Amino acid sequence: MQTLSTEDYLKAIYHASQFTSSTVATTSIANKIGAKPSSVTDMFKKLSEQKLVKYEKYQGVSLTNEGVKTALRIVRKHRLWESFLVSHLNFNWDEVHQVAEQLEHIQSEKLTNELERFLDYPTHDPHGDPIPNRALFMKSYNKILLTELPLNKEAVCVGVKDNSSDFLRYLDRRQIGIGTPILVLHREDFDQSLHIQAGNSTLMITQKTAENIYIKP
Amino acid sequence: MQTLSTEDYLKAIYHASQFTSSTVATTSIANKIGAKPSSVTDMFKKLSEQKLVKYEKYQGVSLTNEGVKTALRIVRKHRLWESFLVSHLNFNWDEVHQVAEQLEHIQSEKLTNELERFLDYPTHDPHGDPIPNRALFMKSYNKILLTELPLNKEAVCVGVKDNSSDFLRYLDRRQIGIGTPILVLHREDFDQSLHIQAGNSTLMITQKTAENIYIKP
DNA sequence: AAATATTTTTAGATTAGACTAAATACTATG
DNA sequence: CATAGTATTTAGTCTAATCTAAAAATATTT
Ligand SMILES: [Mn+2]
Ligand SMILES: [Mn+2]
Ligand SMILES: [Mn+2]
Ligand SMILES: [Mn+2]
Repeated sequence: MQTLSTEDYLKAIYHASQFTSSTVATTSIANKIGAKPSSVTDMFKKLSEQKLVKYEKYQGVSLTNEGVKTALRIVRKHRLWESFLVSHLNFNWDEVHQVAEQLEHIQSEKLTNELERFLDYPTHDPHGDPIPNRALFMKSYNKILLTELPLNKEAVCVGVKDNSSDFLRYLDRRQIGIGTPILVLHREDFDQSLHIQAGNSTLMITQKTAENIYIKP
Repeated sequence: MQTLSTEDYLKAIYHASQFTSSTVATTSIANKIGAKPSSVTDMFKKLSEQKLVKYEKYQGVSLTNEGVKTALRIVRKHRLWESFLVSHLNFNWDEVHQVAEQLEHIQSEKLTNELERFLDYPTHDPHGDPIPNRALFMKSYNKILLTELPLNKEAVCVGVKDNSSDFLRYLDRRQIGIGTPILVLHREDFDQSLHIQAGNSTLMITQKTAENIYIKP
């Protein structure tokens, strides 16, 4: 049985390792968790004793199979709760993260599985991220960043890379959300900004915005 | 902002003070919480510093107004979650307590209030206990114990005093639940056992059972 | 009211999780 | 490849929440 804190570390390591093929560095976790590197080192040792990570001094960590499973169980709960908050409790997609951060630690298999059933086995959360099923398996779309979409090729927004409230509310104002059809009309060579058609409206977005939107062609 | 542990103490003090007019004793909380009396003394001091309880050495504690409010906010969440688990997630009334014990600590006013709306403003939890509304006000039935019901007077089960899984499942087997109509047919003077009509069936229950069932005449 | 029993508090220790400051190991640059 | 710079670890401290053992206060019984 894990504590709330070890669970957050495992999840952070899991997410960090999605973006690197090698091991996860101490400072990268320190930044994610909001703790000092020395605290992270301590935790790496604890997790290593529990065989949830492989840790060698100065070499960072990687999750063991058991560590991945534990992390996925948290991710599963996190995304199911986010889905619930949006679909039944009138939360907007930019408000759910902080609450799901707490709810993900509730220990009850029955609760998790019944919640999943109640939501009718959702496959993706409100941000387009895949939800691990009971067997911890998840199928992610073959998504690419909007920056990589060729001109005049039809695509649909299926997710966001930046989950910050600021970015999500910005997208709300631009009327871009999961499922919005997107077409790139023009790419400005000078600064890589894009003229796009999103739904019914035409608008301009910066490169920074484009590289935080996932689409499926 | 309270910690999980201080919240559990406040709730325990709140519940204990429902059964006594004087202050709440150290050992009674120690038993409820499952901690040693020395730990409880420590906590009493902490809560006293935060002005959530009035504490005098060797004299037990009583909640301040602020302490009562904090306790009621936890009770509100606990009972709303219990209701949700039973009404939407297929939990039986004997399974909800342990999970609600965790869920009651989730910090989000919006979550609590939206959950309440989603459940359509329930006034009582699955055990018949009243749910404080947003203003922390609750109206409890004018209930009495089944031991006090006169012979042949119509009544309805509205709650239970013992919330243990054992007792609740025992009632399930006897087909007694919240809302079940009850009539006392005969009271055995020898051991105070009762012959009752519960719903359609006639059955015998012990005094101990009867003094854990609340009814409204 | 004294003696005894029970309850409560104090003193001192432990553990998890965090921190700061200092030491050590890697890495990148010249 | 030496050295400066960065990342990481170690050493020592702190706080919250717990514990045990012993002391002190209160309650009960003779
Ligand atoms: Mn979390
Ligand atoms: Mn999400
Ligand atoms: Mn609790
Ligand atoms: Mn209840």
